[in-house]
Amino acid sequence: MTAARALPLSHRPLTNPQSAALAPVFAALSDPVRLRLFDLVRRAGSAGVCSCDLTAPLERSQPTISHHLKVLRDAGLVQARRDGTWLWYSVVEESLSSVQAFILR
Amino acid sequence: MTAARALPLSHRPLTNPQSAALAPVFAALSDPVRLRLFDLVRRAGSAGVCSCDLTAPLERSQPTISHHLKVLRDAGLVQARRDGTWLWYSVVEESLSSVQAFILR
DNA sequence: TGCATACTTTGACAACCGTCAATATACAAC
DNA sequence: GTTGTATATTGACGGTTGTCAAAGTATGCA
Repeated sequence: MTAARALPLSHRPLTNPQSAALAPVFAALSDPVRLRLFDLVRRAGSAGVCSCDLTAPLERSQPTISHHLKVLRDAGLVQARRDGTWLWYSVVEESLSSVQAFILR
Repeated sequence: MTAARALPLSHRPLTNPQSAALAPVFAALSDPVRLRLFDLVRRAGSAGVCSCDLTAPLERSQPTISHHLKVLRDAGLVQARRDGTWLWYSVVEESLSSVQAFILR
């Protein structure tokens, strides 16, 4: 007996362009520090979280956190809004929809 | 206005062990060839697909496909069953549940 | 035993990654 | 402008990754 699925398999195999677009999103989430980073940003909701509050809990240097935030930004998972010297990070809503679509594909 | 969510955020931040366990699954799916590979295996259903039928569509050498299949196996995403000289690959059902849980977290 | 087929392992290579110290940039207050 | 704080960029380091050719292992068959 096959396992139950919420949706039927899509008709066509994943194309080369589709996989090329999807892989960077998975890659952005393939590091433990970035996973926790993304989780912390998401928990902050629409208000966002100051980048300065992300360094201590992740036990990495400030440049390392900055680097990881850039990876998440480049993948379209988070966005930054400047407020004076501070940068407030928040998740890009629906940014995980491509991952969700792949799971349910 | 915040975006609608199917579920509320979980109470506690992602822990270090949790992220360490989840990251390899994302890493296994972070390569375009492996994404298409996983997709092809999944489409084969419970019957599985012979590894020999996966080399041509992905335009990679046979050792490279073997390598990628091992990465997917090590991540617990697919499994192999031997039948004579052939190996039949099929997806491990529920293997994406940790990814799904993270998305809905 | 020998041969053929299916797959894995090894070794090599360039490219990429996570990390930090040092340095640079941006902004605010004075 | 100067000084201070917040964040980004650069450069370097060891470690990992995707790839293939070559060689090795496993199974089936004559």
